[in-house]
Amino acid sequence: MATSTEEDYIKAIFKITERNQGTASTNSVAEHLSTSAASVTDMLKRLSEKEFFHYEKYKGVYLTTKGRALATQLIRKHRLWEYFLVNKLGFSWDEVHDIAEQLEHVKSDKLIEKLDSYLGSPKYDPHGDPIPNAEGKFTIRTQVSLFNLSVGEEAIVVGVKEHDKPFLQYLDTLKINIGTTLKVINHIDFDLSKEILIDNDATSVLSHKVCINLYVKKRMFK
Amino acid sequence: MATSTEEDYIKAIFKITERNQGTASTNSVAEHLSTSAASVTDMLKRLSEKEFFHYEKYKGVYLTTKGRALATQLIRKHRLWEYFLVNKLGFSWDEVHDIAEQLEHVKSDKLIEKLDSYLGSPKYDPHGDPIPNAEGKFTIRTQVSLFNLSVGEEAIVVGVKEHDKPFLQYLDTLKINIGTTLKVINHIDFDLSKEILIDNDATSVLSHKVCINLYVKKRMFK
DNA sequence: AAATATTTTTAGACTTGCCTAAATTAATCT
DNA sequence: AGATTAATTTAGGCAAGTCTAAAAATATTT
Repeated sequence: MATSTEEDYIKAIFKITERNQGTASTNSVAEHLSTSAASVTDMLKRLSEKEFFHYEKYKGVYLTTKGRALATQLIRKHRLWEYFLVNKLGFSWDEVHDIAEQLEHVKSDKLIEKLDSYLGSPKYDPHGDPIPNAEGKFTIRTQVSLFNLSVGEEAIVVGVKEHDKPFLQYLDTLKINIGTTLKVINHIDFDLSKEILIDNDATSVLSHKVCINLYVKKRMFK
Repeated sequence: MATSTEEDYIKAIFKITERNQGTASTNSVAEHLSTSAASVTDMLKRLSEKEFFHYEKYKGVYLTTKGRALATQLIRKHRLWEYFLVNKLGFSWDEVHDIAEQLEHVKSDKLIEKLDSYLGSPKYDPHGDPIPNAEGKFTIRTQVSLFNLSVGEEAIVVGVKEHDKPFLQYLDTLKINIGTTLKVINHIDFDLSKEILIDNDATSVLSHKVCINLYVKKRMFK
């Protein structure tokens, strides 16, 4: 059975290799876990014996099938707890990460399966990220960044790229959440910002940075 | 902020001193936590600096106000999670202890207050034990052991003394749970067992040991 | 290809929690 | 009160997980 620390390492390696398509470097793991490179080397040496990942000196690290299974299970737990916190307990989407980070380490397979069915086996968490099923399969969704939409196009928010607290709180003030309808009214070439109609109500100018951090699904017209 | 281990020590000291009205001995703490007396001495010496309890060599240990507040908060968290697991997720009362033992260490005041109101601020957990409120106050209840009832008396189950898994599972097979109505049909002097009518349906003979482990509230007759 | 910069590893040390064995103190018995 | 027993503490050690500083390996630059 893996300790919480081991689980954190495995999740970090998973996330890094998902992005980089390959191996995770000592430094990248250290940065991800806010720890020193020396600690990471130390840990990787000891933990690679438990067969969660392959480690070769100076060559970085990548997960085994066993490690990948654990990582997706952890992501499943994290996202189900986030869903619970928001949809049952009434937390807002910027408050749940740290709590879910703790809850995901609670050990009980039965707990997570009962939680899943209690929640109605949701496919996406409060940030629009897919929740893997018990077998570790993610439900993939077609999505584009809001920045890719042209003037006149309408779309529904399905996710956010950054999970940064201030960003999420800013979206709250704009009344933008998962499911919100956005329509591009205008595109300002000077700074790449866009004027957006939010839920057919108010319009706001969203910066380039905000636009590329909002994932949407284009609305199909009849 | 206290570590999980510290929290376990504080909870243990609280439970021991509640029973014994006074101080907890090194050995009693060691036994409660399934660890060695040497480890406990070690720990008490180091942790007493954090002001959760007073420790004097060879004299045992007792909680400070700060320590007592933490202990009741932990019991509150444990019992609220047990309530959640049974009443929302559908666990049975003999399965929840170990999971709640993990969940009680999750750090977030907001979480526990939101959980409490989501559950409707329950006063008792699935074993009938009182859940302290946010200020640490327990709701005391008048209760007697089933053994104290005389033939002909009727009562409602309000709690169990032992939380032993096999005991709880045995009660399940007898269809006895919190809220079940019991009526004493007969008392067998030879082995101190009692013949009990359960929810006005079946009758079973309950041993002396079972009777003293069942807390009931006498039914008042009109 | 050599020099420099970056990344990674090693070495040595610290804290938390735990252990066993031995020594000490307190409690109980005769 | 002295002897025995039980409880507690000390001493020394171990594993997990962390750190800083220094050494070694790899990458990059010129």
